[in-house]
Amino acid sequence: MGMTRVTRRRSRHEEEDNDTGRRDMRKQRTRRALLDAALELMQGDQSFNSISLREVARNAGVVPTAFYRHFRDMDELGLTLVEEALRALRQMMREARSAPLPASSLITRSVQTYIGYVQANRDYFQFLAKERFGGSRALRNAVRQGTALFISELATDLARFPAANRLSTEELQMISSLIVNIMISTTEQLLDLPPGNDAEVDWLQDQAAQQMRLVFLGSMQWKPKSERDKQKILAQG
Amino acid sequence: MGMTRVTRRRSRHEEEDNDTGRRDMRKQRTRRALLDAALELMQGDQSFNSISLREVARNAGVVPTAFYRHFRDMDELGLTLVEEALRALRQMMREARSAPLPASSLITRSVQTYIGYVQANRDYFQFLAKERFGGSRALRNAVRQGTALFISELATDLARFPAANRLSTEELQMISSLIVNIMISTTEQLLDLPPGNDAEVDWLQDQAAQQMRLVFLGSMQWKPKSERDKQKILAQG
DNA sequence: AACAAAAGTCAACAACTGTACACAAATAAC
DNA sequence: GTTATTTGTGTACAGTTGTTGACTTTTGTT
Repeated sequence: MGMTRVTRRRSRHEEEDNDTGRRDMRKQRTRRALLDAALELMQGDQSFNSISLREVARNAGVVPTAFYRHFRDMDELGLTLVEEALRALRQMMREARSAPLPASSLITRSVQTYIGYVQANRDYFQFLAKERFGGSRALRNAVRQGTALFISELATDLARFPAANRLSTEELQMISSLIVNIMISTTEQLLDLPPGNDAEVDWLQDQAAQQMRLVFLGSMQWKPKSERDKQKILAQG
Repeated sequence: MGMTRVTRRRSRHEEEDNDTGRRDMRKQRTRRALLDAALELMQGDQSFNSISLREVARNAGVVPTAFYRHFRDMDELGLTLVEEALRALRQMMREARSAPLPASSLITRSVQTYIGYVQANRDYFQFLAKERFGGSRALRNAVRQGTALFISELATDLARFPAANRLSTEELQMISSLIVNIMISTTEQLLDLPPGNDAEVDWLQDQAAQQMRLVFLGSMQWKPKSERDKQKILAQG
């Protein structure tokens, strides 16, 4: 026993953290390879539940049975992908929030950065767009829950504008869901474009910005439910 | 030769049209069975390209090889389904257009009838929603082309309102695409609901109507590009 | 150095897939 | 009534799928 203690190497907890075990590194590497392989396979015409476990493994340069060392089945891999995609999206929003707001052309700039982000993470968004309605109930719920959260966050952001004081929480929610609709639709159209078509992208950008401006104008004119009720009471009295 | 002419039965063109040959009837019947089988299979978690030819045949109560008597392959069946679904949708719009417009609560009523129509043709819309982004490029294009046409028709409808005179064709197009967005999003949420949930359906109806009202308000306030240009010119002069 | 665990490979299986071909029955054409 | 065409059946085949279990090799632990 004493001998073994002398010759034994430092255990994981004793050494500095930066040394990620060579084993874990390897594992993480092929895990990533599997995820990326699935994403890549979905760039074509296939939907998630039409790609096979073997296909993924093959595309990741690994034997089919190795798949099980990382995921129980394809559903688990799918959920991981949804999680990753939504996490990335939330991070983008956080960054956008912390950035200095250019109050002048706020809408145009926001749309611009969002579209840039979609283009930079094309494969993730492609996956999300497809599974938003195509996938199993589990995946679908995950995506839907994510966008619901997205809408709520946008609503609290909107609530910070002084002009939004007149509006109730429900009305803000309804407006931000409308805005998210515009973003989703724009994303889908964007993803259907061949990757280098800048002219069409500019057009999409313009279209989205215009639609949001229109929503903004509508919001300013909106008669909150409370005021309408007040009018009713006056009319009756 | 003379003999044959005496005994031969009336050819197809000589007799009245209502007598559909018993063979054609049979053929149309199993053809329909195949289409319906595919639609039914997609009610679950499956997407179109994850259901197999054999599955469809089995579900239609027919042997796999009989499939080929009606469709070259699954893609052809899929295109047929898209065609049927879009045709049904266009017909609904035509009917809605010819019906007397209740100018009072136009938006609420329109949303109501549309939602009723979706509920009545649940399987078709489920199919459309899934293939709108999930399917092969061919199916996707067919669906997208259909909705584009839908948007254009709505735009010409909107142009009939006197208040739309100020707006250019492009602006009308942009507005109607926004409205169609709302309809699509509402449809998707509706399809994700269990079929008997009336309370949630009412909520969806309200939400959609509110969003359209907001778009309407925004449109009234919209400064057409032409007017904005005029202002620019005045400022420069 | 000895041992345990983990990550990946290999071979095998039963089930399912799309499609080809020869055939049976029904129906239309003459 | 005879003949052709059409619609659907049965069998077969080669390829792919998900999953098991026993194996090698690399790595961490004592």
